[in-house]
Amino acid sequence: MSNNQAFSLLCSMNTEQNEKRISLIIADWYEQHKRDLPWRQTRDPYKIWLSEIILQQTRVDQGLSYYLRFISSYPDVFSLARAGEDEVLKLWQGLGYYSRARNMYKTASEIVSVHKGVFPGDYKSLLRLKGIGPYTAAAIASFSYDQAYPVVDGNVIRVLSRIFNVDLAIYSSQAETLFNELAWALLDKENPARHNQAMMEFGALQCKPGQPDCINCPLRELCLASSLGLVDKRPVRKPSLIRKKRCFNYLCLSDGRHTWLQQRKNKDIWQNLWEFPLFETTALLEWPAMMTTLPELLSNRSEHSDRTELLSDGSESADYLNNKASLSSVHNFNHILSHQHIQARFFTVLIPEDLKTLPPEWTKLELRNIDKLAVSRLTEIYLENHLNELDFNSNRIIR
DNA sequence: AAAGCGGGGCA
DNA sequence: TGCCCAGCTTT
Repeated sequence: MSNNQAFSLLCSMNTEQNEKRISLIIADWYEQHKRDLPWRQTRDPYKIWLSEIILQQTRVDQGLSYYLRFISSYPDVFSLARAGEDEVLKLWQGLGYYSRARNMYKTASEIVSVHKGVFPGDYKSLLRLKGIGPYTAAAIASFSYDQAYPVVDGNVIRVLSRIFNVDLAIYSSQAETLFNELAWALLDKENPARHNQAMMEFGALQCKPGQPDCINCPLRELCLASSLGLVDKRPVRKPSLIRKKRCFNYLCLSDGRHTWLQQRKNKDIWQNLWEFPLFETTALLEWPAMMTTLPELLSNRSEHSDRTELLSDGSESADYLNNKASLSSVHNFNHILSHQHIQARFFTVLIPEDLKTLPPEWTKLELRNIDKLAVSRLTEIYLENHLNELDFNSNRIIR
């Protein structure tokens, strides 16, 4: 059995009979084993959509509390659209893949302004919305509108690749085509909603990635990979990508009552989230180097008049800061993303209240309002442990 | 077609 | 540690 002979095999066997058998077995299994999840209690396309966006590349266990909070804060698409992107990002904080939140907000606005608050009922129209791809469009179309489209997500791919022993590397375009064909072949067009839920639940609970429960599997005898002893070789993954190493040096300033933050605007991780002024370097900086780099940083910013007169000379500003500012603490963190390894160093620096030479793009913020802004998990962890060091009163000065 | 995009749980 | 998760967008 090689490559995409799986589909031809499926067709050459007693085809329709077999397809129906498989999906019926999975549907039966589903009725016995399904979890009670809140988005299964509704057909409201808004709630279905919200749950699907949250669950993209995210485990149910991780997304569940976010779903409940979002539904509670924004019970309908109008309330979500009325919120600002900043507010949505704040509620999304910690969930990752923040483009989902930005796209979700954009789509909510569009649903209200273009579609009068009603989600489109057909697959093609759903597909045109930001953040909705083939999977999510099929999910909404089937769960909310009973349209016969099969969902093809990580769970379904795993289930199909094992039943039909597909040895194509998943996420190749060939494999994508094959998995779509197989998913269409199995689809129960009489009950696409239950079928899709069943396929995913079966993948999540029975046909698991790590230790699939083949002993008790109702498809044991129909499963090609199981018959061939290849379950643990399916699906065939692509080689994992290399993690890029980056060094982030953060300058955490405080005058006792305020701090200064920037919003990330580049096409990079954490777009539109807030963070302390950042120096990215090839190796982490020590404090003296960080200090001497500051004037460079300050002079590189725009030629703002009220600053250049005070900072006409770089070394002068270094001295200025050196005299006025005091390093309070240094904290290091390793932060792992799926595609990056970030070494982060936070310099906590206390400055006098009358320091007026900071770059204008550093937004001054009262310390007590710092939890109003959306920050990365990395910055959140720093704040959880060391926010108190930004306060003069609860602080000892090291230097 | 391939790269880029988070964070957490688990063996 | 490496793998993988109810994927999509951009290049």
